[in-house]
Amino acid sequence: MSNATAITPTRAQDFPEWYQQVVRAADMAENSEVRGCMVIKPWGYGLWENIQRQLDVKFKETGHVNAYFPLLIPLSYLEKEAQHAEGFATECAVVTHHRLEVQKQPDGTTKMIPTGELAEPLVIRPTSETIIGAAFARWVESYRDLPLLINQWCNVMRWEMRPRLFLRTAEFLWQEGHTAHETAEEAIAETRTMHKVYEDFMRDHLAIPVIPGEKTERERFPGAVQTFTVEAMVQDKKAIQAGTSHYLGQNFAKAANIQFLGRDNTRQLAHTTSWGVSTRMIGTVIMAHGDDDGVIIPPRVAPNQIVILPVTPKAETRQEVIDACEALAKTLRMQTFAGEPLRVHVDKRDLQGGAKNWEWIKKGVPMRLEMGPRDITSRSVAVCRRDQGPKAKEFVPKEEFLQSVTERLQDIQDSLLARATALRDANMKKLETLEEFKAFFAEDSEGGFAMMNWAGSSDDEDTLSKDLKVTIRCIPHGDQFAEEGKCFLTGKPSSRRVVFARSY
RNA sequence: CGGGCUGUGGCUCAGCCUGGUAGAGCGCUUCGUUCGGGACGAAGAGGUCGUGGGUUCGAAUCCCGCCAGCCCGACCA
Repeated sequence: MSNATAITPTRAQDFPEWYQQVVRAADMAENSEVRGCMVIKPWGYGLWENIQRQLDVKFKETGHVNAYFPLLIPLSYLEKEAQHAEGFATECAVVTHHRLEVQKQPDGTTKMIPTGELAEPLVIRPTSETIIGAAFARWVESYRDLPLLINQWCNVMRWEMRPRLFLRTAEFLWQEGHTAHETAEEAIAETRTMHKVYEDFMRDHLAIPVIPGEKTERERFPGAVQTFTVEAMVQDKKAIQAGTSHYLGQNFAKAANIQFLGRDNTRQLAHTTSWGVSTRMIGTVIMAHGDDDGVIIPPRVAPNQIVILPVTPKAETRQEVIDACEALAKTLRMQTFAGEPLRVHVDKRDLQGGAKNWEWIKKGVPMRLEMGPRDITSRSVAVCRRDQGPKAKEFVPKEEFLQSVTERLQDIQDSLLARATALRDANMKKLETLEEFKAFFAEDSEGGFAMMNWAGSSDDEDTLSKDLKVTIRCIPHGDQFAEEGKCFLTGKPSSRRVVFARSY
């Protein structure tokens, strides 16, 4: 084929269109007939399953247990916390009826008419603070019942105006942790612990460096006292919020009446937290690592880390080659990578070799192995890495490969992180003046993360957001951001830089 | 919810202005030749042209209503 790249357009030509084409080419998800709701296909769901399993281990390690709460929330629950209610009002799907009446039409078709109107409408959960809060209120009586450390894996629904596969869908999968504590200090510590879990997971599992920090009041979760975020940069230099952890103070405890009898025999309100990451992380992985040939999935979370492609030039040696591939796969599966058995697939489909090869390139499988009659004779395998060019191929003696396979996978994992880190660092700039700032985010400029001394108000943020489509992604933690200076907008003294960027 | 655009086989689209009853490329199936490789040839499957109504001898094509989707705003994990 004459195509230089598997994906058209390239990232440089049209990034949003590239993203859509990549998702399709990788066969990860598709739009469904229900607007805004996606069908997650096996390759995309396999990635989610790995993310889910690995994160779940970290949640358990930090003392949490899983539970499940209802999909439907009484409307009145949402009304209990004013800011929360306001924040989610415009994106709630509402269930108003509980049965259908079947009507036969004269033309022979059937119509289903909603009847049985509910006395109180039910909202499909956009998030579960309120209904979990109601449960917590029943469960907590004494300080001895605290802390309560619960997580749930589920779907939620937010009626988004403009859906995009994985990045913003009306229904999405996520986990939401909800905890209740005796003191503010404990709750804040929990919030920070989970914030750190997300940061580590993004870096070590998804090979994406993030900037951890706190959200400004304007960007805060509705009803939260503090919101912590991990912000990633993807290849069009925009920011994407990859996970959030909220300290909710006593706001939701008050709304749901989560009270306990304290050590001093007085009734007190609990301090609660919530934290979540969603299938949006899949979109983040695609945009952070993908290239003009498709997705590149970090080995730790890849549904298959290795795909073996049997090279079968002659019918008479086909079975022998396939047997050899199966044997190799079996040997590989006995090894572990990052604590999990190697995920190896032998692609035995009777298709043209080139077509098969490109399919796995587009899907982003980290490592492809080719094995044919010549390799059997020479006791070697041909190794192709997805972080290298599509034609790059190394012939390695089989024994040597078996010895080094996990190192090679780790090397791919590391190279992806290094690449993403280099991209981020090259596009993070310390600027001083409004002019520089405007130039940085001008239509024809590259953009990126602007680190600015800031002392403005929420209204000032609003103005910048409207004029330049730029928001404060976070007030970062970390010493490198502590710096005395003057706010670039107001000129007031400022002791810390914040991160501005365009965002998803 | 405002402004613009579009709905034709699985996908991308042509045809519509100047009505006459459906096309291309890719994909798919079969056969053959190739093949350490996203190859080539031949044959073939697949469409109530978003939907309802109107004009007409005749509508993918003209007119009206409705529905859906896309893009640009407001909102967002």
